[in-house]
Formats: sequence, structure tokens, C-alpha cells
Amino acid sequence: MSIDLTRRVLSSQIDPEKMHDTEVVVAGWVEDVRVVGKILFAILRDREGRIQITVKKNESPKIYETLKSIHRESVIGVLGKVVKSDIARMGFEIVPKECVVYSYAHAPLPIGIIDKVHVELDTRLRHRVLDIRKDNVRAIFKIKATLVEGFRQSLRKRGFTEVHTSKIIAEGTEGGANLFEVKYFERVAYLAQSPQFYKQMMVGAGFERVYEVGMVYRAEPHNTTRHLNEYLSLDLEMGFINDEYDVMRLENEILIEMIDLINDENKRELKTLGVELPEVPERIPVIHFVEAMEILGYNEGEKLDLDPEDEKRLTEWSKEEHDSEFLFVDGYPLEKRPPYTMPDFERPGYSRGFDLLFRGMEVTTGGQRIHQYDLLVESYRRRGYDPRKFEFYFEVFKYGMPPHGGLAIGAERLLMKLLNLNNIREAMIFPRDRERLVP
RNA sequence: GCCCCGGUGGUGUAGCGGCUAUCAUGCGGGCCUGUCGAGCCCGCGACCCGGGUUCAAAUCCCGGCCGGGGCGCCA
Repeated sequence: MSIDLTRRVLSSQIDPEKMHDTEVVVAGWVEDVRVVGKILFAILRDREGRIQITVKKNESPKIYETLKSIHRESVIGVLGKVVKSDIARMGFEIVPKECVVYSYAHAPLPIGIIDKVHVELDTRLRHRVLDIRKDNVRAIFKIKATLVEGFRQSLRKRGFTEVHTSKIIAEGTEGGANLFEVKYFERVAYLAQSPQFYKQMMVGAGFERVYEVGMVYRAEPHNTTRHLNEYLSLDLEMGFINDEYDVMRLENEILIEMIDLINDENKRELKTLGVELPEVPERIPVIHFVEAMEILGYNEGEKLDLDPEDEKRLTEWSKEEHDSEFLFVDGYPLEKRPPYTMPDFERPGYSRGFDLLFRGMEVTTGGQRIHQYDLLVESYRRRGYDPRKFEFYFEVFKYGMPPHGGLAIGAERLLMKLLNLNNIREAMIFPRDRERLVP
């Protein structure tokens, strides 16, 4: 006895009006079995939703016994008739003719899928596959997929080429402090903390505009709700810009499009999560670092960077003053930015580097980059790096490099803030942090 | 790297020196022909590890491991 799974229909494809009394194949996970005397109801879950299988003992004693005996989350296939029904909440139910158990789930489950008890994040992450069976958890990753898709669509449309650069590297963009070491045959290599060098090199290689969607690695032993040791970086780099404002404007536009796409494609998931996405203003406000210091009430030069509390206060200010939950802060002090950052020659000590703050968190770092060979080499030297180690990177600057700039969006940070998640680990299928390496 | 807090059945918890360690969920069994947070009855199942204090430790102390949060740093 077998069931032809090529005939399988999904829960969402069953229209009780049109399909009443027709035979269908359905398959999925048995979320729950409710035995009510000589009748039982099995709730079957597939990727789209749920279907109720109704079995009467006197009509199908074998299927009744089978479904009564299996544990929750077992995988079954059912050949049965669609029966339109007013009593069933879904408007229909399946009365089975045949039922195959493909996989018997063990009991008890390490975490409940539909239990009404709270489960700690740590426990959920240890049993992530079961955790992701919950609609609200899967919704996060459906939305993440759209977020990335939106990034790709928006950039491709604007003449950007997707590139895939190596994650195994010889030298970090800013030295080796937060790099993971890997054994590379007889040498030491590192995991890339950013595709920064390579995407700039690709601008100079003639693509002019490139983007990359890829994992990056930070060996920081931090333990917070907003840090991961491996995260998805949405990177882009564009040539022939006037200044960093061109990059900020681009980000503004693509953010609008990314959020539009999610609103279009993930209505159900947003509803499941009870989330309404924020409005991205046509013009996200931009303030200079010096202005930020004034708003926060610091004296000039008192601080060279913003701490998490400052960032929270600044986005609160932006919400009040400009009705925007997004805020660009431009012109960070040069010494706090990486050595490839273009200095602001009109304001000595400051750079053309910016951050995008969203709901109290840094979600993007970007800026105009140095494109002049001598200036770049000097900048690295002044920071104490040995320019000889970066020759592979400097080469493109020696042989014709357009003025350019770019940015990197932390995908999980953006997603976390968009969906009001409490912990960035929730935005990663299998997060890597200080202790977690499995699953 | 630093600071604060925590670890009790599969899961989430109560208990915070002394009664058979609480409750929910789950799991097993029973009853029920319309359940959909099903209901009712019976049962099963736990004090992170090591050392110490004490007549007595889940409870107090020390160390370890693990977890949660914050800072630094960053996306």
C-alpha cells in the first residue's frame, strides 16, 4: 500500500467549494491527535498550513488505530476525500481512505511545538529544527529570505553585479585582532571579517557596482543580544560617486524597496508575528557626528564614538524631530573609522564615514573610501600596519581607481529590529556565539 | 576581557536549612461520535558537577561547567 506523493496537494490548495467529495493526497507532520471516543481528529501540518483528518472508528478501524498510536510530529501521507464541513474550523476535513506513516516521531519531544508552555531561547536553539516547525519562528526566516531577495533585486536593477569573494583570507581589513584563524595547509589563514577589500577591488576591476551577500566572521568574545560571531553581511560598493551622500541615498532607496517587497510577499508571516513594518522616509534624516554630540549634550571632542545608549537616544530624537525611526550619522571621527575611510578635508579630524541607526541600533556602516593610492598607503602606515602585507589590495589603486564608496548592512540586526526580536540569535537559523557551535 | 544574575521531571516553574519536592505542560493507561488551548479519572518522570559547613543541604560557602543580561568592540 502506497500513496503517490506526486499527487500531493498543500493545505492552502484545498478549496472546499470546488473540491468537495474529490480524492486528494495530503502529507505532512502530525501536529496533534485529539481522540474523542470513537472519532479522532489528526491535525496535519505542511509548509503552508494545517489540514484536519477526521477518522471514525467504525468506518476506518485500521487508520483509527494507527493515528491513535503514533506520536506527535510523526510524518504521514493520506489519501482521502475532501469533505466540506461547517463544524470543522477550516471549512473542510479529509476523510481518509489510506494512510501511510513515513516516520515515527519519538516521544516526548525535547520541546513542544504546540504546547502551551514557554521554552527558553537556549533550549529552542539546541533543538532548532523542532523550534522552526513553529509558524512564528519559520515566519522570521521566510521574511529574512525576502529581505535578502529585496536587496538583490534593488541592486541588480541599478546595474550592480553580484560577486562572491573568498572567505578565507591572508590578512584582515584592520589587522588580526578579531579574526578567526584557520589552518591552511602549512600556513595560517583567517576567516574574512568583511568582504571590504575584495568588493573595492571589484569596483576597480571594472564592474563599477558590486554587491555581495555572504557570511562574515568576528572573533570577538562578546556576549550580547546584538552580536554574533558569524553573521550575514549585505555588502555593496559603487564607483563614480561624488561623496558618501550618494551611498546614503542609495541605501535609503533600497531600504524602501526591501520593506515594500516584504509587505508584498510576507503578509501572512507579518500577521503571524503581529508585526507592522516601519515606514522608511523618502529622505532619511542625516546629521553630522558633531551635531549628534550637540543633541546628546556632549562637548566637542568629549567623545569619539557613540555608545549603545547614545544610539538609542539619537533614534528617539530622530523619531521626535523627524518622525523617522532611521537616522544617518555622518562624519565620524577619522581615527575611529577603518583606514580605507575617506577623510573629510573640509573638517580635519572627521571622516566621510557614516552609520545608519535604526531603533537604537547600528544596522549599517558605510562611507566614501579613499581611492588615491598614496593617501591609502599612508593611511595604513599611519595606523601602524605594514603596507607590504596589503599590496594585493593596493594594486588596484595604483592602476586606476574611481572615486567610490559602499556600505554593509548587518542582515540579522536589520531583521531583528524590523521584527522587534529581543535577541539577534532569533534572526539566525543556527547562531554562532561565544559558546554555541552546535547545531 | 570585565561586571551582575541564574541552573529543580522532556519543557516551563514553585520551594530558598528539616513533612512523601509544588503546579502546568508532556508522556503512558482509561472514559467519551465533533474535537479545534478539548474535557474528566489514574499513573510516570527532576534538585548541573565536585568539594566544604551542618545532627540535617535543592536550599548556605568555594571551585568548575553551562545559561541569561549589560559593558567594551562592532554590523
